[in-house]
Amino acid sequence: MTSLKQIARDIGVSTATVSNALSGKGRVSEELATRIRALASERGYRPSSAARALKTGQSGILGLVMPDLTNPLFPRIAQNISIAAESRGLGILIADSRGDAARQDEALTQLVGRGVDGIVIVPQKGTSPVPEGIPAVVINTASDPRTTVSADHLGGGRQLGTHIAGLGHREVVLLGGDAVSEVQQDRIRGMIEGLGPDARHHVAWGEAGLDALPGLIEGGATAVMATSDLIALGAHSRLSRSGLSVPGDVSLTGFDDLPLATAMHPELTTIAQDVQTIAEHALDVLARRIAGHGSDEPSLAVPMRLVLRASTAVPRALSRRKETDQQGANS
Amino acid sequence: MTSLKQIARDIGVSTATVSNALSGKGRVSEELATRIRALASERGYRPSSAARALKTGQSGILGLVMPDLTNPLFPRIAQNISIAAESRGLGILIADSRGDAARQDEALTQLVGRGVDGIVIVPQKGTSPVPEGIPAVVINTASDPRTTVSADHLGGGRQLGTHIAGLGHREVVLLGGDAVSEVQQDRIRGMIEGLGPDARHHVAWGEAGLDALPGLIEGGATAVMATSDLIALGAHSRLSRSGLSVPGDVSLTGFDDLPLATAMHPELTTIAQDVQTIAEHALDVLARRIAGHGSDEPSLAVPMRLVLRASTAVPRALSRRKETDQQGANS
DNA sequence: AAGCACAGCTTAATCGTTTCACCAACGATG
DNA sequence: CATCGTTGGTGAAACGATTAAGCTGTGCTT
Repeated sequence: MTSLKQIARDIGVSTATVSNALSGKGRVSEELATRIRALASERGYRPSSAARALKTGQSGILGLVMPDLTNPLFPRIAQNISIAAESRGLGILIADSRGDAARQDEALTQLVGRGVDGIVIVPQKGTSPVPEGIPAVVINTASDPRTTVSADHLGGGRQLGTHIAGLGHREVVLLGGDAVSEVQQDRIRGMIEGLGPDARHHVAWGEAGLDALPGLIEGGATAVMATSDLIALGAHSRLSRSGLSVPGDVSLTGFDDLPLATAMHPELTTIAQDVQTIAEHALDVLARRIAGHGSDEPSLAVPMRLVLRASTAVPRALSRRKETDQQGANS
Repeated sequence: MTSLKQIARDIGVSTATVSNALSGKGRVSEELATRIRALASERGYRPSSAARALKTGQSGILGLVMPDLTNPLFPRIAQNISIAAESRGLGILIADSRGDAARQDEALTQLVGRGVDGIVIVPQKGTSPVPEGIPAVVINTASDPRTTVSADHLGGGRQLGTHIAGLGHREVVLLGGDAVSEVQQDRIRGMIEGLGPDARHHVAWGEAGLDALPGLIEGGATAVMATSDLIALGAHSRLSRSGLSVPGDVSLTGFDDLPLATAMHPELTTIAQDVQTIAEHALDVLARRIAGHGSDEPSLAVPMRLVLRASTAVPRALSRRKETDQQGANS
């Protein structure tokens, strides 16, 4: 490894001058500066990040704590955080807390110990960890008081609810995966708001919820709204096993717009997060906090985008009535 | 931040003694050592990783270069690498090369610049980057000469092929996503080997391949083998749109055992990678290379595991004949 | 009593950078 | 000609940990 000192010796100047020439900070004659830069790039000089970190107290590395990388949504967040960080010249040290709340704290102290400048946390379901003594931002859901930025899960649910209600559905099953997750709770609350007071709804959770599905449809429900695309896929399976078609007999919606949403048949109506905006904003705030400002930013809820595909339709009862009306009009 | 120096001053000894007491290396009386440890933990002392890295030349951080985090398989690898690293006291700095080969090299030099001790690369399709001057391991596929460890994609394909041929299928469609990917090529080659010489096969790629599917079934094919679960899901949609049922009319297999494999109906017969073993082995080799040994390890192909579910069955023609036989025997 | 081994601690150098204070030289100014 | 401002540079002290080498004092041997 080439160091500043070697370059300085070979050119015959002091290390301070070399440092100044390369960083453009002090006062160095243009001629000498170019000579130094030339030699540096010729030697393939890379400043030691350790030494720089030691001196400046900034490592240029952020920590990212993820609840579970295997959940298909989180990698998208990770990727966008990583892109946003790169464009700011920062690196990302990941720590996967693997669904375990205790390990989450451990990951946090680990990252601090490694000298990261700040931390981005996507908290474990139901937790809200407090990283002490280090700038941090939280990406969760708007109803978490500690959250810094999030998708507007509530609003997303509302959009879907309005869409379904607008099609004419009056009895709807809301299908969640995990009642502990605040995110899913928010999504469901949003759906209920969006459906409005005229529609009845049943909330069902997890595997038991899937099992209850055919019965609820039998009882008159005409739409199923899932809190994630994966759950929607599971629901689709259960429905077609019971001989029910989507969207003919039942309308179906998902959440997150995962790749599988377009691989299914029918393609799934769902809601997409603007992960990029979320990542950008998270890093903006974090950068400000590292710089010492902005500890009192308001939390931001980034709007979600309704993606209309083929899995939702007017309920059969209504569409039949419409056909009848038309026949009546035509005859 | 508490430093060694402060602890040393407060106890009234030299920094060397504190360092020795905490690391257990030099000679310190047991009584003094415990006193030092007590104060250190009381103050919440965390050694500066920057200073340590500067002095020792080791950062304790590995770089991980991923082709695309949104591909559902890679996060599983990332997670397992991260777990394996943690158990070795190492951190993981991720760099997503976002499907771009140029950015992959950039990511590599970025990581080196950040002072990582070694690098794990999952290469971009069709590339085999050579990180220079730094220990590295490659996770790709066994037929890549540079690979250090991989799932045995060939053997996995072979297992699936044998399974399908064993059920009695004699005309099979092999459905790939991307002909450039060496991994997918290996999977398909394996499938062909496993099917054996008695079965005919058609290889089809991408969206066009999906479109050709109904025609091929019409032409007599009784099974579809996809190079990934996601593609299998897409195939399932196309088939059911054409009124073909799985596994009644057509048997279907996937690859990777993603979460969606059990959310589908019927649940998908597929092949699972032993990602954990792959990650462990990759880190073992990397650790040895960092220590200066083991640059000539043989490349290891970790066996894959066949996961039998409900999407494969005896072809209709055969099962009918069997029924007829039985009827004949009974009468 | 002199010498020796060893436990227990200290001194000081070192890793590679950054940065502040200082200095020499030189042309311009009053 | 003494003074001043500017330009282009140097010296040296940090940052926090590690570690080889050295320095004491004690107890033991011969």
